[in-house]
Amino acid sequence: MAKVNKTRYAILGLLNTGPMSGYDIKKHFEQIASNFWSESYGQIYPILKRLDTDGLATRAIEKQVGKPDRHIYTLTSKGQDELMVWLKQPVERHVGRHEILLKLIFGSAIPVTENIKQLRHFQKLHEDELVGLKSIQARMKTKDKEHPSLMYWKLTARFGELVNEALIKWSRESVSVLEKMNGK
Amino acid sequence: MAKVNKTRYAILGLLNTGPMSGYDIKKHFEQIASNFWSESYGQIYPILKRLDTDGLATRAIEKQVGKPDRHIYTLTSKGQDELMVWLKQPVERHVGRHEILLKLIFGSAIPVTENIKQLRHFQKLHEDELVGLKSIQARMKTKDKEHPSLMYWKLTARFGELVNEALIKWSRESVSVLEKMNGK
DNA sequence: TCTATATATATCTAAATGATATATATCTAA
DNA sequence: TTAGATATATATCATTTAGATATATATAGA
Repeated sequence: MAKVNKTRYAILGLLNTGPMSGYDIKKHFEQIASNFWSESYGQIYPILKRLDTDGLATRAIEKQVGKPDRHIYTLTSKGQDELMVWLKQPVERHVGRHEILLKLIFGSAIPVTENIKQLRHFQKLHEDELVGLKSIQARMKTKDKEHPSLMYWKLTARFGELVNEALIKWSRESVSVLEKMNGK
Repeated sequence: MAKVNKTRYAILGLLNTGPMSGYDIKKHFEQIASNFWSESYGQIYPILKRLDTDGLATRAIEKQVGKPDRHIYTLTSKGQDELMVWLKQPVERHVGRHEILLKLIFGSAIPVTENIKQLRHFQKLHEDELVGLKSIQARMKTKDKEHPSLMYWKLTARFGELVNEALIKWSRESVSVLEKMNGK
């Protein structure tokens, strides 16, 4: 399939929850999707302009004192329609680029102990990630208790939980395999 | 940390296993790393030229009849050194962009049944992936039995196995949660 | 007082993705 | 048999994504 600008839809999706600025959009993604999505200003600002000229959103300027003006974007019904079409489109297979595996597959070029070190570090990263997720899940049970999308938010957190658990398990297994190989 | 060209190291890693052409490099990645890495010619060919001018690889041209010449690249010891330095560098946290989660987090904009459909499709994708992995693992036990990197290859396959199992489990769970929500 | 953080828009480079161009050969199914 | 798909091989191009930096002001904390 042709190349699809996912950021465009990510932005439409957020605007569908209410009017906001590019800055707000970045903030929101950091809060609700930091474990599975990231957006950069380098994409957000040009796309917002594009949405305006394409009639998918309208722009209003909110003056502020001492701070730059806020450009508030509001989704139009045309924008809403485009979002819904995309939401229903089936996702495609996607190969994540896992740097740890790239290093490991060339692992025989360095001592086994170096690969073990690498794996332990990887394990730590995902243990930390899991801790972060638990606090997100805790916040959902209190602060976001009434949010209409709560159910969906929970599913995304559960995704992170299961994947990180799998990665931690894999790290442990791999370390033990390599230690055995190293005659330990 | 600054932006790092990972393809560059992916290529160094492959060249370390023996001299080859850009075409070979693509083929090799499809064979040994299709479940966790992908490379495009758009990156491979310019980088190979770069490796030559930087003294990390040397180029030899192999004439062929009826087919284009093969440009065979051979890693230099300088290239080997750079590879090993990178292999020992700890990996960084990386947020994979999971489109299924992006769609799901905005899921309340469409009927629950549409989200269920989406999840079932996602589950199927990963069930298929798991089947593909099994056959890779089978090949390792026969054809690649003597390969010096076999142990590392097995670890990458096991990674795919555990992650895909987690994703399938998550899909099932999520479908059942949404079906309950839908009063079914 | 200096530093870090927050507010806000904007741009730039570099890297990754996916498609296409070019040219020949072979294999396969209608 | 012939049209279409696949394989060999290099190469480039347009988009998309990532990450850093520029600019300017305000505030909170060490």
